[in-house]
Amino acid sequence: MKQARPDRTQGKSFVSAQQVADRAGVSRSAVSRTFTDGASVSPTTRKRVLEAAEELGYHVNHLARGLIRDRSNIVSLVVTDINTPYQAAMIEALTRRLQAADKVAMVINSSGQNASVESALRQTLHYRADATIVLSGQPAASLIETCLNNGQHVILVNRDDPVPGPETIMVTNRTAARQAFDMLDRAGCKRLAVIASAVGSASLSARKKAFVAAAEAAGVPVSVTELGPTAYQSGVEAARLVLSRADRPDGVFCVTDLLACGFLDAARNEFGLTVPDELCVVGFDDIEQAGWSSYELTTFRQPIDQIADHVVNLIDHHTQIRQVQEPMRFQTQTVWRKSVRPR
Amino acid sequence: MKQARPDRTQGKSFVSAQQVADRAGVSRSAVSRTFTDGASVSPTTRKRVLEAAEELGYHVNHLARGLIRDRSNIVSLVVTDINTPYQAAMIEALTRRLQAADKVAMVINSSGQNASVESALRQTLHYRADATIVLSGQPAASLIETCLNNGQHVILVNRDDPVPGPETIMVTNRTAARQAFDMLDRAGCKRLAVIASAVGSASLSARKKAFVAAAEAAGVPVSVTELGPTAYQSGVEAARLVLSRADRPDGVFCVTDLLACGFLDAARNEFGLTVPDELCVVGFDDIEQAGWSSYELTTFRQPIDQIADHVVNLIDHHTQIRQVQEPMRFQTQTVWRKSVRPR
DNA sequence: GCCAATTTTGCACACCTGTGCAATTCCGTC
DNA sequence: GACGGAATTGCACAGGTGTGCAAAATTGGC
Repeated sequence: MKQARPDRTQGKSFVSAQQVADRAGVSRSAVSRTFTDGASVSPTTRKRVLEAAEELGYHVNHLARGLIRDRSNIVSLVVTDINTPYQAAMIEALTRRLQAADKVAMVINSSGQNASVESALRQTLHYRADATIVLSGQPAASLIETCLNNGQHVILVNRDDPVPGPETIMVTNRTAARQAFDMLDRAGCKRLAVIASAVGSASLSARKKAFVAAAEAAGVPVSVTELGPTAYQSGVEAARLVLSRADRPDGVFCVTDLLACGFLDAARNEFGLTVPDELCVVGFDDIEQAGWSSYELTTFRQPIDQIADHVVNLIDHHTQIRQVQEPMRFQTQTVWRKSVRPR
Repeated sequence: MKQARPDRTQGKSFVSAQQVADRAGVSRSAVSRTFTDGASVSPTTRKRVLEAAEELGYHVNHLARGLIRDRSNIVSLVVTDINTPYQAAMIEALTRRLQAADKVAMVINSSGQNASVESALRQTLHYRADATIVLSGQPAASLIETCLNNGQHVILVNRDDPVPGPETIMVTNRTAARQAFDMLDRAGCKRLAVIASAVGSASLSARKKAFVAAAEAAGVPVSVTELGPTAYQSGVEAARLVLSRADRPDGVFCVTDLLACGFLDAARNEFGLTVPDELCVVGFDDIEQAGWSSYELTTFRQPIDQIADHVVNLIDHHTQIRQVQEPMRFQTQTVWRKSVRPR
């Protein structure tokens, strides 16, 4: 059934709708309508067109289609630290759903120099993306403002910019952080510590603050450590710093699982501590590694699937309003494993 | 300096070059040439155009540009298991370099149903991508054939399809696998095992076969275990299976670090074995977790940066030849850590 | 100031598609 | 077979850009 296509070794360009029309003996409009949902074509011509298209290897040029319609069906994902388990999982969930909705994801790596980020983000506008999804705290708010000014539909995930326009999706950071305190408190921890990072986003900052507030309200001493990027190595270094103190903590809340993994490894392998007997650790995100048997980390799961579902829903049903919107908040799910003593 | 743009709340479409031309008092061609590299514009008009563009918030429409030129500056990355450390690192490296080359990455998630993969892969053709980079063994060869038939520039990474057309990039799998045997042999291991997966790609298969061949050539007994996908959990299950045997192996080669992490965890936490004294383990890829202090995995690093560099080079200098091409092979780098006894 | 050589500019066409509108065809009914 | 209504089809325009070509403007030299 599969027919060899006329070879394109001559550098001949792609097949156009006109060529299909000629071959099928119909007008170009008929070809266009055949590939347009809800357009009126008789079954006869539709069949002829499809056959001709198959023989010639025709594919609708989405560049031209996007030019005519207002929507390009491209969605930009702006993300830093792609090779971080949490972000990678987010990209996986989003690309899968976008494809199911006949859209396609354009990934913009916003790590690195701010200048290159800006030029990359401009691609969002260049390609007339249907929406821009910002997954990380990295790109400056001014760049987002640029997108908004150009009528871009911007969706912020786990950010907290009080600018008018973008829709915002968050997680119940404060509730979870308070619960983290409760868990450690009930486990009998007397000296608490929270491990964050130097470049943390608003989301991480909210977790940190809520934990500290809860501890102080309960009169439990708590120390705050923030160094390096939000990465495994930062957790290791934080552990070295914090655990070598005379009054080292016996309960630790790491605002990210990645930090928690580093902290746990250093605590066990460098300080010889046993978890959860001598030290309790709580993480955040529930990345895959948190479930690995070397960690068995008690943590809070971000409902990535729900978030991704909601994001693509937002893209479809979009009404342009430029006012500060109340963020949509998803509840985290507590995942009890073995890094905290059961009550 | 930054000027507020005329508000677009009326749903007004994007700014076009014509509007910029009107405002700058020049022809539309002048605007087009201003934003085209190597075009002839006088400094005076260039300046006027840039000012008008800034004021109006003009952005070249890459859909229209791609329509005129043959190249859309979009590069498709076809990848399964995005939230796997190795693939995520690859995406990070590629997106970074593509952006530096003024291109943009379109990520196509080829996990899941084959039908949806096919429709997603079609996007590559719809958007007239400059090239398609296939990062995983998942999509069927027939889909790649479709891309090739449509004149797509296809680059295969760590695949081994003997079809004419695509350029192929590989890693010295066999050399590394043989070296893995040498490492275990010199460490004094007497009973070897290789852990692969049921859905392995050609690359993984090559590692497995080369290791087995080396072992058999040296007269050392070796068992092969292949179950489940290429994931942590498969490593755990393989360990449960293999280590509960009476003559359990004392030297194991996992064709992937992810498998090795699972194997190590199960070996230590479920069987109480000490590494590397009672068991030596070698992995492949050098994912980030291999360096975490719970694993300290001896492994082979894939030169991801070099591969990514080479890929974008291939995209730029592309001569269309439809013949089977010798794969470009990159050498892995041996990373000695602590999961194998030093000689 | 004049002329030739070079640079710059504008016009018009091309790229490929979607769609409103009017003309045509089709179908069922009398 | 005629006729009314519905479905289908083709025409022509629009969408935003790049670029060859000829006209215009600029530059340099004398």
